[in-house]
Amino acid sequence: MKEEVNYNRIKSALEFIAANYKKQPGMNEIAEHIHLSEFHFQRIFKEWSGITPKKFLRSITFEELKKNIETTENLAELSESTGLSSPSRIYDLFVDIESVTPEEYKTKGKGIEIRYGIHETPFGKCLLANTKRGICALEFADEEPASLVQALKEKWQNATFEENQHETGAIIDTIFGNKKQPLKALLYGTNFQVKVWEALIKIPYGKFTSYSSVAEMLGRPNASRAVGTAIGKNNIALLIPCHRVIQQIGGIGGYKWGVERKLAIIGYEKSMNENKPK
DNA sequence: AATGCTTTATACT
DNA sequence: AGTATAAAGCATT
Repeated sequence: MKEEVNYNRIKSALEFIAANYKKQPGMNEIAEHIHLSEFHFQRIFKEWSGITPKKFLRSITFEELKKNIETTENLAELSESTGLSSPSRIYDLFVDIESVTPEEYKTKGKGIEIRYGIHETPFGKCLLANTKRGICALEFADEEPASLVQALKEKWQNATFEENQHETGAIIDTIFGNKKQPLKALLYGTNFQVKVWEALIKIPYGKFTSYSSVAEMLGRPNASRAVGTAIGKNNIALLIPCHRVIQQIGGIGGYKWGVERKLAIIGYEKSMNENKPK
């Protein structure tokens, strides 16, 4: 995986796209913005995402996003046909979720052993933390991942920690490589938050939903804003597909790890769809 | 009491 | 018709 090398440049391109995607900037504008020739830009972009910048851009436009928004009814139908406890699919692999017991939540992770490591991904550096019962954190860092480790320890104050690049590295390979192997995730949050996250895994790969649809699924049609904050509290990127929730009108909405990263992931998923359809 | 990965209603170009 | 503001709504700190 050498995509990582270029993520920083891709990232600045995406920043530009994020700021201007509504008006469909030309390739030359984007290339200019990251100080690369149009040609070279296309090349590294293709290398990173597997599709041309133009296609990528189109896939994240207003109309395109809107077209793939699943309404509450559709999602309900989907989860019914696949069974309520159906695992989430991500990059061709399945994720099973479980949440921390109320006791563990109250005691801030007492008795839980966490192994963590820092790794390179197509979306920049990330911190991955694992437990016996599943992955409990997958967070992206723009600069020093050390602060993420600190935040992790603060959150799970009474858990034990051990750095184990080897173990977490294998998981990274599973997620980004081609080893098909089911994954587990361990959720840690308030009742409401867990419900929201559970709802998210029902969004199929390559599809989107809106904050208000999620709110409806929970039976609180007007809680869209609360849903937004709950989603923002999620700390298991990708596995809990919070990047598949966008604004109802097709806007991109916010993202905990940067809007440009959200676009990157969305586009990346789309390109995976195109590259190996079915 | 204030805040946020929203949404809608209203008021203006 | 598009775009800027205001206000409504709700879990969390």
